[in-house]
Parts: sequence; C-alpha cells; structure tokens
Amino acid sequence: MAQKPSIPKGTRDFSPEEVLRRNYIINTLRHNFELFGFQPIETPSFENSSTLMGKYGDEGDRLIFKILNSGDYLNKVSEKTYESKDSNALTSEISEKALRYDLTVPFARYVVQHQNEIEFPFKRYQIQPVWRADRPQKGRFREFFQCDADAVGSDSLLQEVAFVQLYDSVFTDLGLKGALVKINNRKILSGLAETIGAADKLIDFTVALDKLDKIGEEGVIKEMLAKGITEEAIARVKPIFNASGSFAEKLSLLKELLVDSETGKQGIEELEYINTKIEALGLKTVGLDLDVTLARGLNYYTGAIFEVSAPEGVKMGSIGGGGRYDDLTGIFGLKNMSGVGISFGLDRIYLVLEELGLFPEQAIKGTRLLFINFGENEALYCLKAVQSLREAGITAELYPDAAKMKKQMSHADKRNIKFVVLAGTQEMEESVYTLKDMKSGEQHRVSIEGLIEALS
RNA sequence: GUGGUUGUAGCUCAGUUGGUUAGAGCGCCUGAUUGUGGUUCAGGAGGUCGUCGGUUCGAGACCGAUCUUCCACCCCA
Repeated sequence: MAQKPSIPKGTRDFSPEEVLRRNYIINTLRHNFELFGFQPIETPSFENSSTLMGKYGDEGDRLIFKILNSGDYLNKVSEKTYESKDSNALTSEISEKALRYDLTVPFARYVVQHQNEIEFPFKRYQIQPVWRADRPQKGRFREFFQCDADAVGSDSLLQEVAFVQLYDSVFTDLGLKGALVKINNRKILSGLAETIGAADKLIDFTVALDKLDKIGEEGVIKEMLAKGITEEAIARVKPIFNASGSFAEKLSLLKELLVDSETGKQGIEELEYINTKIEALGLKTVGLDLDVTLARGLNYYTGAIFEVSAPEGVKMGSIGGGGRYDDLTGIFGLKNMSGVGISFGLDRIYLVLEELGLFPEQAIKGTRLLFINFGENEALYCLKAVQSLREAGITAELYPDAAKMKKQMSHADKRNIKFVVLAGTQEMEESVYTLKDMKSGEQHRVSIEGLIEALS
C-alpha cells in the first residue's frame, strides 16, 4: 500500500469552507485596521537567527524553529563543538536562520532597518503566520496566524484609547457580544512589588498573580511563598485578590495601596486617563474592565497591558492581547521609540464564532448556479449564459463533462449549489433556459435576462 | 521540555481471558431511474489493525521503541 500521507504535528489543512470563514474574519480585521489608519506591511517567514534568539527568554529560544544551513553543514562544525555534544553551541554553528516566532520582533527589526523611510508615528498592521515548536493542544498550534496592529513613535495614551476602540469596532462588526477588554498597567504591578518589598521578584510576583483565576487565591499564595515572597508582603496585596466593583472603585483601592510608590501612581494615572476618555466616547459592544491580576508573560511590556476574554459561557481563553513597550527597538539600536500594539487570535476567534453560530451565510457562499452539460453544442449555448451571469457578478459554472444527469445533479447537491440550469435542444430552439431551484424543486423556463434577474 | 492519553475501512467507532476468513453505522461506486439531486430499495468495492521490533504454536489484543491524537504542566495566541 502507498504510504499514508500526513502533516506535521500542530499544523492543519483548511477546507474551502474553513478558508472562506477565516477570510471573513481576516477581511473584517483588515477593514477595521485600515479604517483606523494602520498600514499593512509584510516581513519574511524566516529571519536571521540573531534577530530572534534571546528576544523571548530561554523558554522562547527553545520554541523557535531553526532552519538547517544548506550544504555540508556538519563538516564546518568545529571539532570542539562537535565533541562537546552541546546542543546550543552546535545549533548556532549549523543554523543561522529561523522561522518567525511572532510579528512584533520582526516589526521592531523593520522599524529600525527602515527608520529613515518611515514617517512617525507609524501605525502598521500585519496578518501572517508564525511558528512555534510548542507541544500542541486545543486552540494551540505550531503554525498559526497572528493579526497584529502596532503604533510606534508616540507616547500619547490616546493610542491606547484607540486600541480599545479598535477592539470594540472589530467585535461589533463580527457580531460578537460579551467580549471583555481587560486592562492593567505594568507600572501598577511594579508599584505593588515595590510596595511590598519584592521589587526584585517582580516577574515571579506577576506570574503568580496572573494565575489567580486559574488556581485561586490559595494557589497564588502558595506559589508566591514558594518563590520567596514573605507572608507579610502577601498580606499587604491580598485586597487585590478579590477586588470588585467598577473601574473607578478598583482604582481607588489601588490608590490606597500604592500611595508610596511613584511608579504605581503613574500607572494609576494612565489607567484613569484611558478610562475617562473611553467613558466619554462610549463603547458599542465590548466592555472595558480593570484587572489587576492581568500580567501577561511578555517581558517587554512597560505600560498598559491588554487582554480580551471570550464571552462568558464559551470555553476559550483570551482571544486577543497586547500592550505598550517603551523600548522594543532598543535591542536593535534605536532608542526612545515607544510602541503600543494589540493582537487578535484568529484561530480562537474562529472557534468562538463557530460555537456561537455567528458566521453570516452570505460571507461563506460559493457557486450559486450550475449548468448541466448535455454535450458540445449545449455546452457552448450554456457558456454564453455563464459569461453574462459572471459579468453581472453572479458566480456560475458549467459542469465540465457531459456526464450522466444523476451525477451532475448530485454534484450540485453536494456542493450546496442553490440553482441548476438545464438547457438541451428544446431550450436552445426557444432561446430559453430551464432554471431549477434545488431546495424547492420548482423549475421554469426563462431568458438570459430572466436568469440574471432571478439570481440578483 | 515533564507527566498522562489515543491510534482498527474515506469518517465515527465495536472487536470477550491471546485462537479459523477482523465487523457496524455513515460515506463512496453500480443499478431500480436514457432530461432531474436529496428520500427509499437491491447489490458492490474498500483494512499490512499507526510503524518497527519482541514474547508466543498462534498477536488487532501482551511487552519495548518510535510517530501521531488529545489533556495537564511550563509557556503562550
């Protein structure tokens, strides 16, 4: 037997229906990105390893797909490296290119490389696949699309405000109600760590805090203790574990806690500014909420942190996220370039829309009209009508072979084509077409104009 | 990367303590029906039981390795 074909772990094929649905989401995103003044760019699917390595932490480096050098790469490895069997050392000698891990670092590289051509502030969007050598599970793949919008070269908090509006606009267009934009600020997290005397354990502190909704208060406390944060310190931040109420109420709780922290107070001011503006402008679909426990993993966020959660009742994690990073381009030598950006999780939005039945039928329709093929002469007669229909913007096609009627009709049925036309010698003599509605089974004879009218 | 889980027809799955020729439903093909699809009826094709190795007189079943599926952790969209 022939070898059973397969695709690599964590990758997927997409059927026509799936591609149409994905395109519907992508088109909605693209439309809104452009509406907000973002410009499209694209970057290569693989970069020099040096561009990517070390930007995502040790864990990230492990998850980057490396591309093997061409030629007799092993022959060029130094004896010392070869004999040491040190994977990391060997990797850098046999691989100098790697698949894109996200869109943010390539964007930073792009900005630095093209800084003299770019007009700042620069707002770009980018919708491309990225790759991670992760172990896949539900909603997590080794190849997936990121849909990013970032703005660099402006410190203004109005950018943050615009991103909240962008989320609102996109989810309004997609008809997805109940999504919640959660916002926090890295400075508040720093302030909290500072206030409790754990400034040196900021990362451990935030990682533990981020798990609150997953492992609960006890779990978080346990993890913090394990990381060496004292009981007194934990007791001081305990009020935020079950902070509730309005945005303003949570802010006032933070104000009390962070009264001695300059950094913390600055974070509060920023959140207050964003919230005030959003309240004045109003949101159509999404909600905006302050979530003090929001502490997304990426180390480079310095200000606002965003995360969008799916509507309640849908078993899905975040469907988007982002934040402000003050010095992303610094690693490539361009200082003082603040950026802020968000990302939409295409695959997860797809799963949510599917679960809630929110894909509009018109967005995913295929061919609407199939002409049955009775032979050479009849086919030509049909193609004339096909041509006219296509000129009128109606998707129509002729079955390519004069196959059995049953086969052709069944083909239309399986492809979910709503109408078929039967045109044989009788119809040709009278210059008409027999149009059949596949759902009702009704059929009648009409002219070309009649066809166009019926399908319009 | 750690721990667990899964793999039998195109798809979803049965398959008894290891014992002839491995089954079902759906789908597919042919016919009933030479200008009418879906429904119905009759017939038919399709399997190296993920792969490699081991135990055994005998393996779909037991053991090992490997790949794959899904889940939890780590991390993340």
